[in-house]
Amino acid sequence: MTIDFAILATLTGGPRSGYDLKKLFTESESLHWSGNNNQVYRALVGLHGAGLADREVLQPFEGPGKKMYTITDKGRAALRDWLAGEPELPHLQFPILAMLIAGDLLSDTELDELLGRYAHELRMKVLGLEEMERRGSGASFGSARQRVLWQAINARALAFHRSEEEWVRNVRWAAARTPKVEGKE
Amino acid sequence: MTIDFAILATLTGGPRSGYDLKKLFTESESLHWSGNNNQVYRALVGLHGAGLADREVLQPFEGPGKKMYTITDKGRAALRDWLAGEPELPHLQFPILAMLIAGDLLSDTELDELLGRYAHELRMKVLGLEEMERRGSGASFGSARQRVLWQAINARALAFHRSEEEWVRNVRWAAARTPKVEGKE
DNA sequence: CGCGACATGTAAGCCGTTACATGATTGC
DNA sequence: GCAATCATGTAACGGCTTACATGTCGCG
Repeated sequence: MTIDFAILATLTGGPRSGYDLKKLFTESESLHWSGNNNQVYRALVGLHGAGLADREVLQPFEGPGKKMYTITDKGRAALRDWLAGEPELPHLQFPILAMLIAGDLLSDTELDELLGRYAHELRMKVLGLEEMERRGSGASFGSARQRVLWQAINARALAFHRSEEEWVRNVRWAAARTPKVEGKE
Repeated sequence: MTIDFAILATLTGGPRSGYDLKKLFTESESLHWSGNNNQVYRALVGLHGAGLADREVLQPFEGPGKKMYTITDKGRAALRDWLAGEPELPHLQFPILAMLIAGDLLSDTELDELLGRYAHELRMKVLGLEEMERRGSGASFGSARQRVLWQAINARALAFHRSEEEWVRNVRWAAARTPKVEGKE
């Protein structure tokens, strides 16, 4: 997936500046891009060049003005095409699984500590996501149905991390039941 | 995460060729790399250069020989350091969520069809993963505990896709309950 | 004899990240 | 006056993917 469609999709909710978009992608766990402004600004130049987004410059006295981007009809058409195609399956990466491949390098205690550290990081993440959910960053534009969709989007990351927590619990339990060194349980 | 550690981790299970590693990463859903040999062969050159892996060339009469890589003590030490550090949280990307941002571009029927196509792709994926599980590609080296870990690794992708299926069902239900156009339920 | 699996590599390019660079506005 | 947030950009790098390129081996 390119960031281009994610930007166009956001622009359907109204005009946005590069900064707005960057913030959205940085803060939304479910939308995943890291603190990356470069990509957003570059993409906006591209979208504008391709006629998919209009740019309106709010010129102050001097210096580079704030730029608001609006989706064009051509952009909407491109989006529609994208939405009419096959939706991509999620892309996943679980570095912890690569670590577990080498599990035999670790003693029972070391393995449990590794999984414990992982569980702790997950806990921190979940707490952060719950806090965000409580503050309700629910973008409330569009139809009632759209607000339902936003809720589903924002809820996805939290649900995922909770399921990952459960997975870790199960692995720790299973590993403890089958220790590498007998009698050290 | 670099692919380097994933390779080193795999090498703890015994010598492997570049092809073996490529196959593992291609086939294992949980380990995520696509059909990418370039990266594996490049990484192996790097690991060998850094003294983290030994290379043994099985020279045939002529042409490029098959190369088996073995992890060195230095490589094991590097792996250990990695395992002693903070495990990375999973990286996620849900293109479908970016699509849903632009949900208001679609009619109730179109939205449901989009989610239906997504559900169908997920179903296919789950069936494939279940088939793989049945054929039990469980690499059975190492301790009994290690086999438990392999099971956990292989099960992760399947569990995830099933939870994604459930998420789609919920979203479809919620969207149907809050139609964009009243009376079209 | 052809096909699929085995086996190793190269070239080019995109996508994304980190770090760097600058400046205005707002609130404490 | 200082810090945080708003706001836009550039440079360099690394990782990953796609496509290309070549050749062997075993099986039906």
